Amino acid sequence: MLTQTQTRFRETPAHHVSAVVRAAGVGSQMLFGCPELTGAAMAFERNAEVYGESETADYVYKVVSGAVRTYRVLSDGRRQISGFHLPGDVFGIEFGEEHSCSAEAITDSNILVVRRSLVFKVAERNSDVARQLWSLTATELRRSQQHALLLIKSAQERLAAFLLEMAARLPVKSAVELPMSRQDIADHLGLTIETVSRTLTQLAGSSVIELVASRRIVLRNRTTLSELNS
Amino acid sequence: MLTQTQTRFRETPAHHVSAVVRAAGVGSQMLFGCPELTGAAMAFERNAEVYGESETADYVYKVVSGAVRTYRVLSDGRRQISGFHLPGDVFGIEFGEEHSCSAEAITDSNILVVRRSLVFKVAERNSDVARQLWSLTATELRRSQQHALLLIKSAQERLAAFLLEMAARLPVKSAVELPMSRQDIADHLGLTIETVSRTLTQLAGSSVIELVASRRIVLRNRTTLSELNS
DNA sequence: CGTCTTCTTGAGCCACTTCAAGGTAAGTGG
DNA sequence: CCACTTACCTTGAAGTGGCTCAAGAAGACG
Repeated sequence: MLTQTQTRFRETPAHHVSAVVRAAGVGSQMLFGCPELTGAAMAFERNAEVYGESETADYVYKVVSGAVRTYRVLSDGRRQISGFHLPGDVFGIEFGEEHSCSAEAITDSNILVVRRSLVFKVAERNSDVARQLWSLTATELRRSQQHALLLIKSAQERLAAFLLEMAARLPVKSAVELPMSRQDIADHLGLTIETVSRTLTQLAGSSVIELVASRRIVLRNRTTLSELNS
Repeated sequence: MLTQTQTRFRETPAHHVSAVVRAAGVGSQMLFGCPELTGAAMAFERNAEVYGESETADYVYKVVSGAVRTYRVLSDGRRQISGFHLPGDVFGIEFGEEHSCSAEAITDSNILVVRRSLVFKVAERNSDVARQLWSLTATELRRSQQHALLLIKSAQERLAAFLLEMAARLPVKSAVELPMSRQDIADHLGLTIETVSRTLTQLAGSSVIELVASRRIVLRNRTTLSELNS
C-alpha cells in the first residue's frame, strides 16, 4: 500500500552462515561482572549474521569491539533497525525462547557469547544476576519507547536525536565516528536514505554540524541539536 | 519545526488530583497470583490521572475494569500514547525509581494497587515473583518494538494492526467495543484524528470493517486486515 | 432542545518519498 | 601507481500521502 520507504531486502548477503566466526584467539571476559558467566570471544565479519529472527535464543551476547544492528524486516522488504549495539552493550537477551529480531555485525566485530541456559541457571541462585537480566530488559524497553517517540518527529528532529545519542554512546572524540551507513541510519529513523543525506547536508548548511567525512561528523552546536530534540 | 501532529496539550483536564479515587468498596485481588501481594482496589474517573511522568513509582497497578492509557508529551504539545491497558493488564512497573510515562484512566476504571516496595521485598525471596516482574517488562518490550514497527507503516496498515490487536485483547463480541476516542487512537498510531477517521471510513467503504457506531466496529474481513498488517 | 464534545468530510498544502543521475571513496588487479 | 570496479553518498525534479485549516454532522447530557 504505502510505498514510503527504507531498503527493500530481497536476498541476504553472501556470508549468512551465522558462524563465519573463526574463534578469536583473544582471552575471555565476564558478562555480568560474575566470574561464572565468562563469555567466549567470537569474531564476526562485517555484515555477518549473529542470529536470525525467531531462531531459538541459545546465547546472550556482549559487544567487545565493532557494532551490531538488530532489525526486523516486513513481508514487503521494508526494514526497521530497532537498535544499534556498541562496545559494552549486552544484546540478544530474551525472556521467551526465541529471538524477536535479527542481529548482524555492522563492522568487523568481536563479541562475547555465553549460553543462555547457563545465565538462567546462575540467575536462579544469584539474585543479583537475575536483577541484571531484568535491568537490561528494562533499559531496552526505555530505549524502545524513546525510539517510538522519535518516529513521530520530523526528519530534522530525528537526525538531531540520533546524532546526540551516538555522540553520547560512542567514545568521546572531536568528531562522532559513525560505524553505520546512511541506509542503516535511514532504516533506524524510519526515513529514506535520501532524506537522511539531505537533512545532514542541511544541518551542515546551518553549521549545526560539520561533515568532515560522510561518517565523521562534528557537532558544532549541541544546543540547537538539543532544542530540535524537544 | 514539524507541525505534523496529534493533540497539542496545553492544560490538563480538571480533575488531575492524582487521587480522585474514592476508595472502592469492592474486595481485593492478587496481582501476581501471590497472596502476599494483594492489591487495594481504587476507582478512577474518566480522564483522571493515575500517575505522572517522572513521578516516583510507588505503586504497581492492575486494571480490573475500564481502560488506561500511558503516554508522553513532547515540549511542543505533541502526545504519544505508548500503550493501552485493558482489564487484566499490569502496568506502571518500573525498574528505576520513577515512571517513564504518565497514565490516565480512559473510562471510569477500577484498578488494583500494590506498593512497589512490597512487590520488591517479596520478589527478593520469591524467585517466581521476580521472574514475573521480568516477564512483564519483557512483554512490554515486545509491545513497544511492535509499536515502533507499526509507526513506519501507512495509515491503513496502522489502523488494520490496531483493530486486530484490539479485537484480540478486548472481550470477544460480535463487534469490537473501543473504549478510546479517535484522538487517543491518533496519538497512539502517530496520525492525526482526521486521518484516523478518514481511513476508517475508507476501510468501511471497501467493507473490510463496518462502523456500527463510532466506537463499535465489526471486522468483516479479517483476512484483508491481516494482509494489511504485513 | 440547546450545549458540548466527538466525529466526519472537504480542499489545499507541504514534508518526505520516488525516480534518476552523478559524484566520491575504497579496494583490486595489472 | 594507476585504471577499473563497486559500494556508498549526494543532489535534483516531480509526485503524493497525510497534515492543516475549516466547517458541518452526530451523539451525549442535563
